[in-house]
Amino acid sequence: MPELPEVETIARGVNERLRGDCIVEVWFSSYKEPFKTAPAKQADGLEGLVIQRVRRVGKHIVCDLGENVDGPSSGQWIVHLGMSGRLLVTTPEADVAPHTHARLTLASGREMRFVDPRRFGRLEFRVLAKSGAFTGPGAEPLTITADEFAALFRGRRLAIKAALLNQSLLHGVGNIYADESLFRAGIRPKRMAGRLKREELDRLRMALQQVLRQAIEQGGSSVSDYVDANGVRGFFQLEHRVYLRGGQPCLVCATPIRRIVVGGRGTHFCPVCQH
DNA sequence: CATTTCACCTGGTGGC
DNA sequence: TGCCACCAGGTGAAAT
Repeated sequence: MPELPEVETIARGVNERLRGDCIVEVWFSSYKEPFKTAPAKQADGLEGLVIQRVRRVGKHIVCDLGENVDGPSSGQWIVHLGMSGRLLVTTPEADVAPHTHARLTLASGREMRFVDPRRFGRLEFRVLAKSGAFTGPGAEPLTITADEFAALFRGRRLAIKAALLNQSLLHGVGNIYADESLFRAGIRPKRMAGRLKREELDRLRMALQQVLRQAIEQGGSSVSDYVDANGVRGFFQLEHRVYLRGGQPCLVCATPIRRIVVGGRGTHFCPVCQH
């Protein structure tokens, strides 16, 4: 479910509700998939620490942890939601959804739960002294400069859509916002990244930042089942102009939106508005 | 090295 | 109703 705007919305929600709370007990499911760090190690690391801040890095939710809210951090809990992951703040009495893989009991009496039917998500505990702070694989789309953005694609022979999805270049962009930003910039998804003119790359960066900011304002896109930390759906899906609109008329020129596959992902574009 | 393809999972939808 | 093919917000390993 989650790309940058959805992850940002969830991280903000969890931060607002759980900043300063202490993790007193941790439960993990017996599935092995979600654990980048062994469950027992994660539980050892997490129990007793205070949540200082919850923030987004790329598509990762990073919880900074320490002895006190304001003191130095000693560890980080890093949640990647994969395709179907949810991170929820609940009461302990709330029904436990199927595919719940983690439950963190907090001193305030609430719980943070990780639910992930497809099990593509990942949970990791980092000891700061050992691994250093998590910075993510690539550049941040919302703060990257025009020069840095242009440099990412120089000499690259892959499709611009595939390049946008490459997290080690830019992190946080996924299938929805790649298609939506390319439409808004008027660029075809299969264009070779390294052949785009500087003016086109400038347009793409502006379109991408605008669409991401607007999506964050609207709480992200709920295509099927995405909800934020409070269980509330986003509504940026109402603003989608091409994503999952194959065969439907372009909202600008009424030409049917085309669906193709680029880099193994469903890709949607207008053959008239995009060049 | 850069790029492409596919496996990893469950669940929903639509055709027959 | 059942069965099947296909699709879905992502990534990383393997192949090219």
